[in-house]
Amino acid sequence: MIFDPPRSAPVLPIDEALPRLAEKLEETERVVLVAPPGAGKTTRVPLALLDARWRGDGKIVVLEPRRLAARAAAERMSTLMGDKLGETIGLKVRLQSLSGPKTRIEVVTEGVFARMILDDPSLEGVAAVLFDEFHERSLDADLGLALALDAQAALRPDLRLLVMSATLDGARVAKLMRDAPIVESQGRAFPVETVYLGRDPRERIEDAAARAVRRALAEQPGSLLVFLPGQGEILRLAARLEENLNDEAIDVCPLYGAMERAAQDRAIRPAAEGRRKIVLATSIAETSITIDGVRVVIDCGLVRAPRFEPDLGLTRLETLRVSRAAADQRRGRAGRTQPGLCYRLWEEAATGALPAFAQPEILAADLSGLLLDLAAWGARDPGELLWLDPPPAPACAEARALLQKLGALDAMSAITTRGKAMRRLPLPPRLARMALQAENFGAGERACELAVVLSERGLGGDSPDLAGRLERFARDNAPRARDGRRLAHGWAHALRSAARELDEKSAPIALSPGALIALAFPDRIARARGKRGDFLMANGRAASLEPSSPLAGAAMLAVAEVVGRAGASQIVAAAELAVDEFETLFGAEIVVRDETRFDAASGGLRRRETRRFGALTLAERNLPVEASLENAQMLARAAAAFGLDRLGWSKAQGQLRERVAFLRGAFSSEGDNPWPDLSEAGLAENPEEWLAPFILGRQKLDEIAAENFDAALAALIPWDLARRLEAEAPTHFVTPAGSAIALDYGGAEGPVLAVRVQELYGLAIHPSLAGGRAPLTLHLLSPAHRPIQITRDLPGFWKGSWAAVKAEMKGRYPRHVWPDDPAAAAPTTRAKPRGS
DNA sequence: CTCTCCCT
Repeated sequence: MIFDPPRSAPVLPIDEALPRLAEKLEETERVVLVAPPGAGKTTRVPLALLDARWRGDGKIVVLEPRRLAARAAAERMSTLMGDKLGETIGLKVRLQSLSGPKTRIEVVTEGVFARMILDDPSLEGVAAVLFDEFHERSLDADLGLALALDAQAALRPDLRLLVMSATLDGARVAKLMRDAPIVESQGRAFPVETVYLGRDPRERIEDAAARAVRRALAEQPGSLLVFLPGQGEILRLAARLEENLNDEAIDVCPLYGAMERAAQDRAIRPAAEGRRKIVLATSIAETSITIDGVRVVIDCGLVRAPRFEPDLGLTRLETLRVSRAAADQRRGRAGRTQPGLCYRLWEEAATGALPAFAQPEILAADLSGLLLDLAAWGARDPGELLWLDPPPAPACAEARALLQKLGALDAMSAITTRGKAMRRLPLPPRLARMALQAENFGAGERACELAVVLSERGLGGDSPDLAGRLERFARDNAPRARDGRRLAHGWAHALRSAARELDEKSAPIALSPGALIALAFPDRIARARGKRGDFLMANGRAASLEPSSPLAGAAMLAVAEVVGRAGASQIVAAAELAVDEFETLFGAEIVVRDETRFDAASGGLRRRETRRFGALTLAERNLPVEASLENAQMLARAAAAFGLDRLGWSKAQGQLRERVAFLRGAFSSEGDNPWPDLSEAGLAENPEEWLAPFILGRQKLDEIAAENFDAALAALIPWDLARRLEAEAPTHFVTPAGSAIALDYGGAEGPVLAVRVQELYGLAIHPSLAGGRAPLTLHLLSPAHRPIQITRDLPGFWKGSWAAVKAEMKGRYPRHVWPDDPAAAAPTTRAKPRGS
C-alpha cells in the first residue's frame, strides 16, 4: 500500500510521481529521482516508501546536507504521521539524537551517515538510504554514495539506494549507479520576473548593490533579500544603507554563518507589521532557509568559495562568479509564497558564460579526512571506489603525505593504530592528532576547547590571537559558546578512550595554546624576521601580522590559519610559542648541521653550525675550520673554480709546467705518453687529487703559496720523469762556448733559444729536444742582441744565408770574429782584443 | 575582493 497523505496535507507535484517511484524500487535496488524545488520530495518520498515490501522491518535513512534541513524535514514528517519526533521519525545530527524502538525513518546529516556506514559497512537494520539534495555535491554526500555503492555490491545486494536531485543532470548519477532508472517529477513555484541591471566591473559591489536596493525600494513593495559574497561586503553595505535610509520604516538585517543563532532567527523572521525588511545574506540563504514576505531578490552574482592548494597544504578563499544553478536558486527565493522579482547585477548576455553548476566540493577540498576514512574502509586508493568526480590526484598526494607525517598511515598507505585512534574523534586529522598528543601530555580537555575555537568561526571573537580567543570563549555565555563548550566536552570524552587504547602516555606537562597549535600545524611554526610583524614559517612561506598587533612582537608563533596569496599571506589565527616549549616538544626534530663551505666573498673556507627546523634557522655560529682532507678538497675545488693560474705560482713553477706541456705535446702521437697535463684546464679537472693533499690546513685561496705547488708538482712528476725532464726539456741550453742560456718554452712555436750567433760557432748539427723529436727554434742575435735570423735548420743557415749575414756583421762589428766556415770555427763570446 | 558554507 502506498502512503496516503492525511487530509490536512496539500497535494504536492511529487504525489503524482510516487507510484512510479515505488514501482521502480520494487524492481531494482538503485533509482534516481529528479524533482525541482517545491515538488515536496523531502517529506513525501520517505513516507511513501514505508509500506514497501522490500523494507521488511528495516529503517529508511534520509540524508540531508544541513542540520537545519534535517531537523525541519524530521519535524514535518512527524507532524504528518501524527506522532512525536523520536517515535516513528528519528533524527540524528551533531549534538542531537532522537530515535526509539518504533523508529522507521531516520533523518541524518550526510556527515553522520558517512560515520554510520564506516562503522558498520553492512548497514545492519537499514533497508534504504535516500540521498536528498544530492545536487549540492558535498564531500560527505559523494563519500557516502561511493561507500554505499561499494557496500551494496559486496555485502548488501538488497539495500535500496535512492538519489534525489533538483537539477536535470540526473543522467550522470544514473550512469554511475550502474544504469539506474530515472524518475522525474514536476516542481512548483510562483513566477519570478528577472531584471538585469549590469555592473561596472570597476565599481565596488556594495555601491552597485546599494543602488539596486534604492531602486527596488522605490519600485516594489515587500521585503528584499540581497545576496553578497561575504561578511565584509554585508557589513559595509549595512552601514551604508543605515546612513541613507534613517527615516524610513525599514530594518536592515545581516545574515551569515558566523552570527549567533538568535540574530540569524531575527533575520529570517517576517517583517513586523507596517515595516519592510532588507536581508543581506551570503549563500547561506540560498537553500534550507525560507524568509517569509520576500518579494524581491537582488543577486550580485558572486560567491566566495574555499579552494585547497595542495602545494601549500592550506585552504584559501576565492571570490567566483555564481553558477547558473545557484543564480536560479537565488532567484527562486523571491517566488516561494507569491510572484516576485529578481534584480541581477550582470548583463543578460553574460548569463550564458556562467558555469552551469558550482564545482563539487571533492574537486577543491582538503582530502586528508576523506583519505583517512577510505583507509579505514580498506581502500588505500580512491580509485577502488566509484565516484561521480574522482578526488584529484594532487590533493590525494598531499593528503596522503600529511597523514603519513601525522603517523595515521604507514608507508604503504594502510591505516595505523594511531590512525584508527584519530578516527574515533570527530575532528579533521591535524586536530585529531593534536588532541591525542595533548591527551598524552595531560592537556586533552584544553586541546578540545582549542579545536572548537579553530573549527567554529567567530567563537571568542576574531582577533588573530588564539590565546585571547580561547579565554573569551571560556567566559562567553552566548548559546553558541555554550554549545561549543558542550561539544569540546564530548570530544574530550571520546579522546580519553581513544588515547587509552593507543597507550602512548608521556610525562604530563603544561601546554600553552601556542604549543597545542604547533602540535597540529608543525609546518606553520614561525619565527620573527626583518620588520615587526614579518614571520617565516617552517614550510618556507612568509606570513605577516599587523605591526600593531600584540602578537607581532613574539619571537616565535604557532600559526593555525593564514589568508591571502602566497606572496602576501596574512596571519588570521596564531598564538605565541615560547622558545623553551618549542625546544621541549620539537627538540628531536631540530636538525643541527655543522657545515663548512667556501665563501666567495672572503675567498676562504667558513665553518658554521646551524640549528634548523624545516626552513627555520634557529641559531648559527662560526667555528674554526678543521684541517681535514675533505676541507682541503673543498678549497682545492674552489681554487680551480677561481682560476688556478691566478694563484701564487713561482716563475720557475710556471716554466716547469711549460716544459712538461712541451714534452706532452712532443710525445702526443706516441701510444704511451707519460707526461701529465699541467695546463690550467687540465689541472682544474682533478684538484682534489693533486692539490688537496698539499694544502691541508690552508683556509684561504691567498694562503696557497709556491711551496704548496712545489710539493704538488713533485708528486705529479715523480723522480724518473723528473730526470727525463732534465734531459729532454732542460731549463738551459749550454752553447759550444760553454754558457748556459735559458730556454723559453712559453711560445706557440715551441722552445726557443735566443743566442748570439757567435756562441754557436762549431755547431754543425741543429740542436733539438725531446730525444731529437723537436728542433729548437733558434733566434740568432748580433753581438748587440739585435735579431739577425730565425731558423730551425742551423747547418742550412751556415751554408746558405750566412755569407750575406757575415758580410753585414763584419761591416758593423769589425772587431768580432766572422769566420767563413762557422760550423768548424771555435765559438766565442768576446770581440778580438784591440790591436791584434 | 582583508573570512564562504557545512559537517562527524
